Amino acid sequence: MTENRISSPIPATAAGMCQLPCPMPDIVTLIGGKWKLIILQILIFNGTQRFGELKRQLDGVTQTMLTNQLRALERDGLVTRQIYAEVPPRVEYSATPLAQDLESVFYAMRDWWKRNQPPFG
Amino acid sequence: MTENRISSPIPATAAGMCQLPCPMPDIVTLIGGKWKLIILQILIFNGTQRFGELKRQLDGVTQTMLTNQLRALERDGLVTRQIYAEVPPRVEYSATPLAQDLESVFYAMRDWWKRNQPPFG
DNA sequence: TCCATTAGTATCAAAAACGATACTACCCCA
DNA sequence: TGGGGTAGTATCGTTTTTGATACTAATGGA
Repeated sequence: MTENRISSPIPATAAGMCQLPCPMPDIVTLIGGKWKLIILQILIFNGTQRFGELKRQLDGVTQTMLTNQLRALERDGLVTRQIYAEVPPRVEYSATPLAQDLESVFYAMRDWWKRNQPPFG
Repeated sequence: MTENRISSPIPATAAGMCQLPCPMPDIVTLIGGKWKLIILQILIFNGTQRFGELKRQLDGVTQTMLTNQLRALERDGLVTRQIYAEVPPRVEYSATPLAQDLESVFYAMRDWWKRNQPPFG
């Protein structure tokens, strides 16, 4: 089994001495960027997806970019990659428990959006 | 008073047809990037700050960068800018109610971090 | 007179993010 | 024989983000 806990080499952040909720720089490193949150949301709420399936839902992402982002997410323990020895090739991506645990963050964002975005609340 | 509600011109996102929590591309546009979440966290949890005060807490940000990010946040209704006609000049930045309302997102992130990051949980 | 202070702006450079295109391998199928 | 389908990689170029540096205005104080 893979070790899905966060192991940051740099504990202290710029806001280390005050009572702020959490080390944002570390979090931004993990899930920041244009695609990661979108990818994670799909994997968490729509379940396992294969590469092309994911790409079709991403609207504008290039193959290279999607590969890069998935590799980074895999490296950070947020996504697993399952290769099937088939032809044509089949690779499936899933959210790890660590990523699944981000569910409440997405719900908090959804609630914020619903409260403040009248046309779609 | 300013209108602090989100007014996105593009309602539909790539994941419009499924039951995903919220339109991540729009949210990433608002609070994505290297600095915005860090700035917002400070303003929300530590209160109003003047420019230099903020800069000192940011660790590595340049003056230009901080100005840009604050301008963007102001434009999107997440931050207000209060200028005092003094010498030397004094400008104070505050989180708007719209930004304050993001509090639960930060708490969700903190909880996630605490659950999954043993050395600091 | 000159320096310190604060919050900038303007400009240029570097780095990172992002995108387009072309290429591979494999097997099936017509 | 040649195309389709999948999941890539490799390369290059562009665009965006980020950083470094120098500059401004205004006033008080040494």
